[in-house]
Amino acid sequence: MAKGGGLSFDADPIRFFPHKPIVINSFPEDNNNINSNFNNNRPTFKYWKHHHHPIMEDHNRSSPIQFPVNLNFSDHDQPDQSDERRRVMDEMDFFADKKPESKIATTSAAGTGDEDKDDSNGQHGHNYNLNVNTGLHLLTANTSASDQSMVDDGISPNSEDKRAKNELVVLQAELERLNAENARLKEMFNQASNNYNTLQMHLISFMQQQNQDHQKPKINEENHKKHESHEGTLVPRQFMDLGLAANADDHDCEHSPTSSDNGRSGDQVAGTSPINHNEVGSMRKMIKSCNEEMGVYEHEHERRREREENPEHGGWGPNNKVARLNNSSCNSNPKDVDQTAEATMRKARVSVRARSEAPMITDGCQWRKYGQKMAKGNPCPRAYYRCTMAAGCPVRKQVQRCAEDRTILITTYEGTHNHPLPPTAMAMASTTSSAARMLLSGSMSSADGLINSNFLARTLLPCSSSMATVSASAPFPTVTLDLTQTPDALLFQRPQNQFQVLFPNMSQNFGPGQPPFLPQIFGQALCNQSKFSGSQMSKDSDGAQSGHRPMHQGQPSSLADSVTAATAAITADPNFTAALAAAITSLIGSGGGHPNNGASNPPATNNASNNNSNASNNKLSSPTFAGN
DNA sequence: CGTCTTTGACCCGCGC
DNA sequence: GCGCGGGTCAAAGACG
Repeated sequence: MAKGGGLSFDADPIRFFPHKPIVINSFPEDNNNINSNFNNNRPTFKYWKHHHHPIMEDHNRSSPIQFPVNLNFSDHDQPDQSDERRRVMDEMDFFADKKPESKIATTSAAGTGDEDKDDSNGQHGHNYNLNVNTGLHLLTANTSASDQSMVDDGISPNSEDKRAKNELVVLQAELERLNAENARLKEMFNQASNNYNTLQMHLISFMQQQNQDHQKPKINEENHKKHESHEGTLVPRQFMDLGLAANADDHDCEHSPTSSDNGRSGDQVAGTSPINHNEVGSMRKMIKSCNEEMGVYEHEHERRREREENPEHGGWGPNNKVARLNNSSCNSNPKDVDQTAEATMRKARVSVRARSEAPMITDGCQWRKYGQKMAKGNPCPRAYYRCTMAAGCPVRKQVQRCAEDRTILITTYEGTHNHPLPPTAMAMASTTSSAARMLLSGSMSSADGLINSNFLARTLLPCSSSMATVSASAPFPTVTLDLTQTPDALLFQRPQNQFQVLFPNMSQNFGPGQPPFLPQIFGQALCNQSKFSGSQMSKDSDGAQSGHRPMHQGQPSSLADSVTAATAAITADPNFTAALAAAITSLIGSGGGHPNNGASNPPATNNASNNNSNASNNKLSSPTFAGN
């Protein structure tokens, strides 16, 4: 990816600091006086060494003054000896070249009022026969460029001195530049630190909130009931579809080919993640009761019975024909209710934008392309994929390149898997599901359908570089996870009526040090940002192929665990971006409680196995886009 | 030969 | 009612 986000300036600071402690450590020097910085200047040192007197080697910084200064003044207490004077003269000439050291010299050396006068007048030793004095005064004056220029004008016929002073000027300019840069870096570091601290606080608060939420599921259930009854029929159905349709499958589709797996999955979920279990249970009740309240459930049940009698009438999506696939796996369960209801409902979607030259983001699922169309306003065709990991899986996705920037691949997910997922697909699935649920729950509390608050925002707002954009505008409410741009760019591009959640900019360098539960959704997107991924994909293929069983081993057993792990990852992983990604996905997965994914958290054993499962699906990895 | 992709045709919803 | 666009189907072809 020529335009990989890693090259952006925004991304660098975040990763920059952890990797460059030396830079950070250098900041204190910024607080020192100019001389200290000056001394750190390598060119300066060269110069110094070049002219350095042996004696000065020992005293150049701490006490350059000690010896020569007072000896220069014949009219003062110290005895003048010709040898010493000559020596001092040499020293003083040398001093003149090394203005940075002169401050100290000035304070200790200037003993008499006459000298002070001279200094103030800037005469620089014209009143003395000895060059020594000149040097002394230069030392006292050397902190300003103007004084230097005076020196140049007045007394340095010596070309070498001139050259040296020119260098000084240059070095001072360089010094100023470095100081400015140091200040900037310091500011950036502070900002990064603040962001880190804020993230930690959000993680903690999120944990606490989650604990509270799960301590009173019934209250929430009732609240949701009330709320949704006021909001109308839209929300519950969407909610059900995106968040719990699969769960409904688990629960009700006992006769489907995948029912056994699903049931096992559900059990394991319950065993490993009580939080998710509670969530799912309460939400299931909530939805059911909502439907009953609205009289939808029975109505849909009748329609479902009709569909059972006549399989030609479908359930998934507006197009009834589509439903034939779904009916094959699960004809007689409330999911059909939801699915049929969707015919008149808007359907939430989750869109992932990532820079990739690959034709499709590898998300761990197996997809079959079933169509391709030219969409209006975009020269690139839109490809339609259906999940083929289980018969009748309602999940579809659309893949299309961005018209404005064809390096950006837009993948839009719709629906919820009705089957267990391999670990490589779990993060994406749970993320999309959670994001959709987040969107819908947000729409419940906002009249205009925009998200006013959600845990992503609360948790991740301060750390950014990529974003999630929530738009409830027609035709479908959509959550867009944008992994391609800096926040600034998005802020300018996005309509203001969209809620934005900041995400860490994705790094392409998910190294071995990354947390084991590092999110596939981001990792994959990033892996695809790189020009290629074939080797990685093949590497992971084993894990993918083994993948149809529920993956719960090694997962954090609770939300708290995952959050803690995420926090630990942030603190431990030098790659701050990767750590953030881990935290985010961990949160998303935990918060989402994706019913079919088993535990929401990606398993701890799931590192480096993002791009996988499609080894057996290579063809899908290279759909032909006429527009590409 | 089975699987997958391609692609024209069809269906549906929506706006005018 | 009509046209447009999105979404899907399914026959045909490609591929291994």
